[in-house]
Amino acid sequence: MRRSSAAAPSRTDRRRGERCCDPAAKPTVRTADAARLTADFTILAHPVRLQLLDVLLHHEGRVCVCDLEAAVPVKQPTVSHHLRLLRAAGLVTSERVGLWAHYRVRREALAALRARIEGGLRELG
Amino acid sequence: MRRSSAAAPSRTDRRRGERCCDPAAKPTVRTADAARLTADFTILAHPVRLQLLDVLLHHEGRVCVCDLEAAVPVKQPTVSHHLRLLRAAGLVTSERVGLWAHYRVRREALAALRARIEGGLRELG
DNA sequence: GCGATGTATTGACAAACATCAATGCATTGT
DNA sequence: ACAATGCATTGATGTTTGTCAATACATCGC
Repeated sequence: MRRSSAAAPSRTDRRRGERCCDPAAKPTVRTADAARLTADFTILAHPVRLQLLDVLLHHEGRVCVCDLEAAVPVKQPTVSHHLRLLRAAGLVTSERVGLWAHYRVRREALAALRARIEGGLRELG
Repeated sequence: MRRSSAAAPSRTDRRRGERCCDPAAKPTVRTADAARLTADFTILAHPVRLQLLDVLLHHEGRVCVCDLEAAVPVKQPTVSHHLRLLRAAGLVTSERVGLWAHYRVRREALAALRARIEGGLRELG
């Protein structure tokens, strides 16, 4: 199915070996921001972590690990593992009370995370 | 440091072996939603994918792979790999034009993704 | 046909991640 | 002191993910 010829230079609108499109190689200011945004998305990209945050948020106060464990489908060491990640991300804090560790959400940090993500989504939308 | 005794049952506000806190074991309606949200966060949780989407968005029309490759710090097979993931997620489409593959963003899909994420963040915030 | 070009796929590898049993560490009640 | 309890950490294991060289595929110009 080839046209015998015409004004059109070829079936494509570009010559070979030539930069196609325009120099889209946008240095993308976002090269640095992308890293932070990626980290923000990553910490939320796990169902157990989402559920842990959810339980903590719906419980205003402190929640001990044994209760968190009851709320997610993984064993205690894994709960501690994810709590450690959330703590490293600054999203939760823990406080020991006797035998128990009471976790609580850092709402300010979560709000900041949310703001960064919504900002990023705005550029992507 | 022990109080000789008093109304306070112990240094903690709970007895051992007993369910601590209240039955926080919230079945969390979100067990199913968490999976979808997790997938949404995951597809965005990579700097290369974010940059690819960014370039595609700032170029309204179609962008060929060679230009996308110039915009990110990975080689062509890796670009194709991430484009495949984005296509599987429904976020981009591709169309062959001669030798080139023109990618374009599916703004509706991206808007839906954004809506789901913002909905999820609202519950988390 | 041929050689060149743009893209997709394959296969191999490494690094990151998720999970849990076992163990260690504090703390508490006896 | 001791035994029991709640949580953190370690270590091992399997899975997933990211990356690229090599290759295959398709299309173009000749």
